Amino acid sequence: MKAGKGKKIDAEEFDLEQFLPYLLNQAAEATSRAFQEVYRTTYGMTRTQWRILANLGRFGAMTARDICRISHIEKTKVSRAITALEREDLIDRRVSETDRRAEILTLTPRGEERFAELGRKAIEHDRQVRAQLGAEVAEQFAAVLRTLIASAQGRGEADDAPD
Amino acid sequence: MKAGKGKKIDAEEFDLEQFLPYLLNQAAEATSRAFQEVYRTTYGMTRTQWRILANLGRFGAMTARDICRISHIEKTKVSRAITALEREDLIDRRVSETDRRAEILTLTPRGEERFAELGRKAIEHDRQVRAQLGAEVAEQFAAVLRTLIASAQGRGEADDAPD
DNA sequence: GCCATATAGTTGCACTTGCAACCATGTCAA
DNA sequence: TTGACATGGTTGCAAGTGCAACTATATGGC
Repeated sequence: MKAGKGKKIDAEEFDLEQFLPYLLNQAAEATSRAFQEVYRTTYGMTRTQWRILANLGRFGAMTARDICRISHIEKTKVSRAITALEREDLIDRRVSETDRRAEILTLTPRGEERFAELGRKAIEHDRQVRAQLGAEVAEQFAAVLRTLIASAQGRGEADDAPD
Repeated sequence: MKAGKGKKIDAEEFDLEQFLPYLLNQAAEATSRAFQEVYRTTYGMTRTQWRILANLGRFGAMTARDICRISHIEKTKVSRAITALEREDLIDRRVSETDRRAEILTLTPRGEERFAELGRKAIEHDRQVRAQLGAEVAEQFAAVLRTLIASAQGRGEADDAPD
């Protein structure tokens, strides 16, 4: 059999379907897909746009930079999503008076409305997932996820989830 | 306060950081990031390419269609990844004799070598993640992930994880 | 004030992606 | 056999994306 510098890998040893990163990705994608339908097909929004809307709805006015820090999304992605959200009249931007480089973002009434709409559906979606797992399991599960996120952030990068 | 057709959402009720899909995405991304470095910066491979390599290494010769079915990756993505892998002389394709539409894919010696190399590192990476969680927690965690994946697949779509 | 350096945000570019449309082959039924 | 439909795989196109380079403003030392 062929061997490079290392030993050949055993098929039993290498079980792709057991790999946590692999499972994690599949699960994340599967779970997001469902909800993506809501904002995507109903409103033509991207994940980034939805996330920004959610952050502004949840935490109130803030700058693009704040959003980057909080949600670990690339700043160019944020910039373009903001442009799109503004074009749709969902957010307002006004130059900060204390720092004229920065722009304060707020939801417009229309933005509030959409946030309320999507937020309710997000809560509902989350409830369904939790219900499926059972409350206790869901909580443990969430705890593990937080562990993984925290440890990665501690180690170095953190960052974004794709669309 | 502004209200659309639905009630306004309570900031406490809408806690983005508690949402399972959100946590799941962050965790998945964080966990993959680390390993992505290996195949990406060392070999310039994409996630799809690595996954195809892994599947061929694990299960042996198969068609692009099989890979789609097994790993739930979009067929165009598979098609292009295969083209790239072939250009790098990592896989061979030959037309199936029983169905001349299909192409049987196999790893070249060079492909085997790279699979061995990356496979070893993947196992190592998985071990680290599991070690961090503890064996028992890791197993329960994996079980939950499988539940989520299965339920999504049953419900309708399944599909892919992004790069 | 003036310069060097840092930061908020945008833009150009090259690349990846998903979708629909497409080509070639296979299948099944009359 | 032939025609209608299904299937494996590729390609054109219109997004979305990351990165590096850029503009404009801010800040701190001199």
